[in-house]
Amino acid sequence: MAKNARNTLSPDLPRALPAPGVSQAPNAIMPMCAACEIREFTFCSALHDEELGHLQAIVRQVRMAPQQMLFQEGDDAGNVYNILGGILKLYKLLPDGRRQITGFVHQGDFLGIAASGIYSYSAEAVTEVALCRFPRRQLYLLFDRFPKLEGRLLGIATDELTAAQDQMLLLGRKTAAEKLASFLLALGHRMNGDGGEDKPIPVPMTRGDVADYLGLTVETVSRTLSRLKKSGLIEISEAHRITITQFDALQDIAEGF
Amino acid sequence: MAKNARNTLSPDLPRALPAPGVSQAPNAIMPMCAACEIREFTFCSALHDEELGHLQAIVRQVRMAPQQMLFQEGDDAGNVYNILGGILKLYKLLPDGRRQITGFVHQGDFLGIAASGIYSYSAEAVTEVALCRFPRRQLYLLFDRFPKLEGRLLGIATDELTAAQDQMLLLGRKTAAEKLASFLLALGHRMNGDGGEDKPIPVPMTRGDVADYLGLTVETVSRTLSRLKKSGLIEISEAHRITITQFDALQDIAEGF
DNA sequence: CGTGGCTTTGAATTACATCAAACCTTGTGG
DNA sequence: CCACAAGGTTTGATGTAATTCAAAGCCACG
Repeated sequence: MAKNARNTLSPDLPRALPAPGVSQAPNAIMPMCAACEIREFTFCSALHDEELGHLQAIVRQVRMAPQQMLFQEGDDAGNVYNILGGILKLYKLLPDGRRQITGFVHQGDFLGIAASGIYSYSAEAVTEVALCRFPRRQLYLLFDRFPKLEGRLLGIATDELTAAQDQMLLLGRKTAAEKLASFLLALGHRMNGDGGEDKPIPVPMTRGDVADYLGLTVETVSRTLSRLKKSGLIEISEAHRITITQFDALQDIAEGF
Repeated sequence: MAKNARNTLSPDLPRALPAPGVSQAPNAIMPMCAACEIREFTFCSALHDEELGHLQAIVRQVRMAPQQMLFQEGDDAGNVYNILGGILKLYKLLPDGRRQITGFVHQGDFLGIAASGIYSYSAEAVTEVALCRFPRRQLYLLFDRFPKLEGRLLGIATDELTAAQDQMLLLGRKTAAEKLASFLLALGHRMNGDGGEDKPIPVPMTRGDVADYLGLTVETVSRTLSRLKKSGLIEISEAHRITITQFDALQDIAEGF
């Protein structure tokens, strides 16, 4: 009955509207930064309303269908992005196809920062996605004039680094159950905000995606979720809709107690 | 005969000398930034010679013995550091003692950046260590005046993020042999520079440290190294001195071919 | 209504962990 | 200078969590 969430247009999708009456290429719309609902969550909030024109001048909005690639590992890193809505997965591959998803990015997240001029991972849409695209060189030119932009990006990078270290602990030292408990809690927090006990969590990614994020196989993910369900910690009404029914117990598992 | 590298004073240790004739607390020396040999590898190089006084005014040099803690996860993040010499390990713990080492930091590396005002990991000296300590608040005050500092830190954070993603791929998807091959190649590059075939790599950390870095056990690390040795890819003259004898073959393993 | 992809479950296998013990190195004190 | 204690390392035997192989069920879509 319920549709697969991956093919559902996310309700949180378009926030910055195109300027009315301006003809636009269908896939690259100029958004209205001043009206952007998520501005305060992004680096854009480093600029005041009256400075915003400098960002608006270089940004374009793009939309993606599920499974569409935004860029691939090895591509020239020409752009950086803010996610307006939807979810993308970032991943790296080994030559034989083994895949590690290094993160899922959500509304308000920043994406595409690259040490060299080359993306070090691939980015693919999980759901429908809308994002703001900034040409990297043009954005970096603004750093001289608005150093606060750089400061915001440093803050974002620092947060990501902390998250990456948590994920290393998870990948290197947690059991399958601990990994899934951690994942569900983090996803619940991201999708529903804090204190999301008993509110169903949309899980738009496939079991395979979850497996590749947690360093497991599809089967282990499925089995471990079934076991958590049988233990009464979670409910799985549909495969892509999971409810945490014992928040504290799940948290204890996630943290290794 | 040869001493354990862990207890050897690293030959690369002290670079920035204390001002002569100035009395100093034994454990907090004011270094001479202008004479610093590794300045160009650190964020300090964002400032010109004539601006360097602003850094010099807030920096203190500290030294550590092996196994000494620099800070612990959860401590108030009062300082950030540049490594002058020696090696530290950064790690996170689970309540039952399981440990994940998230990185080893070496000469020229930056350390202590924290999203909140709290360190999210612990830092402990592996060898003797010398570092420059900067009070975080005072350093951040300089950002307004010298935004280029922030730019350098962003670059550093970006590089670390890329490394963290590589490590996630390693932890989540590589086999024990692939993990150790990757580790040895990276360590060799760090200790000996590029093209270090046939030059012994000092491995100052214990097998336990390596295990906790790669998400393995001590025994698996030891066994896997023995196997690589028997296959003729590496030589282990002493436990803490390993030579890569077949660089290309090891690289193929490391990358999953 | 049939096809393809995703999910779940079961059975067999395996890479790595755990348990155990010997060995080696380094530092200590007699 | 030697004996020995304490860690660290290596190797062997055994156990197990997670993978692999296999197949059935489910759902969404053409």
